[in-house]
Amino acid sequence: MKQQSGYVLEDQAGHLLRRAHQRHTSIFQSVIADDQLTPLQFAALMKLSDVGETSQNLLGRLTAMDAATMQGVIKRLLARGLIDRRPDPGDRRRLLVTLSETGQKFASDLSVQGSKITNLTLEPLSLTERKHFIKLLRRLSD
Amino acid sequence: MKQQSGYVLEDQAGHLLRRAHQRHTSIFQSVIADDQLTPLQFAALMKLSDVGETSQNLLGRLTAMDAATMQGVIKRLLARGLIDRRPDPGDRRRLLVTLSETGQKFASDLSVQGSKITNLTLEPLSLTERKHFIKLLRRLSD
DNA sequence: TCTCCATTGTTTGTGTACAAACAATTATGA
DNA sequence: TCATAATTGTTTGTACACAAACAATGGAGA
Repeated sequence: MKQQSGYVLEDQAGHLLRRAHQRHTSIFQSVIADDQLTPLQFAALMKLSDVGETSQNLLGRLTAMDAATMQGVIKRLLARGLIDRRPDPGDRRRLLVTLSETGQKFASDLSVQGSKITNLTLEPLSLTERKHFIKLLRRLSD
Repeated sequence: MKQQSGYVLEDQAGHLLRRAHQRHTSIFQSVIADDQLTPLQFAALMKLSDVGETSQNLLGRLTAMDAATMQGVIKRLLARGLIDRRPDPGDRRRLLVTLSETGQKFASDLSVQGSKITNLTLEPLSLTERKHFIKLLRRLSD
């Protein structure tokens, strides 16, 4: 017998956020030519290009990744030669990361595609709706 | 030297969706007493309570999980005795899953907490904003 | 019927996500 | 100064997320 729970999965914020994020991820990988590069690696590169040399932990805070996740992302970017890493001479706990030369070229090419991805993600909405949506979404992200 | 990329991570839909989803997940586990139960397991239970016995694959479509992910979720719910599984007599490819008796009690207790989670997730918004946000979000989820 | 194609479920491999525990180092306050 | 706390990065373990390959089964049309 079917239950009358009143709880409709399709109306729940969490479920919709998850599905919208899934859709975005799928758009991401259809736009990004490099099928090795993931959204988090992309975010780390863009942020590094923005702030220059930083510690892993700080980069993690700037991109909303915890230390364990950051460590994995850094490891893969290092393996591809897109970033460099060195110990912080002033604080021996820290490891400083920067874009490598390859990584810099890579990142500047990528920023164009990044905007395209955002546009495609928001495509179902009108321009006014997009602005409104982003504004509301930001308040649900803090 | 700092780059002038014009690409601001904090303004991108994908990054905001990811962060909003992170925040929701954290709310989820603070509300749900059972710290074994995950959002996907919860969704599967709620959906099963809604539609009754279904195949794994169909349940996956109804909850937006692919077959591989569904398989893992099913395995863990089976291990906890929250669902039952049997072969479909009419189609030997299929496995049919249902809520067990324990799972039914569990699910009806949980639906109350589900609504609380949605409310907390949307708490930063006014009631009008919530409705608007959900409407826009749904259009970005299809 | 018989071949071809689609569907169902599993497995493997890679990459998030995060809690928890840990070692090394730095900061703080009595 | 010295004990204590906080920070940084790594490792381990569990759980999504999904692509790709696979075996078993079912369906559809020539």
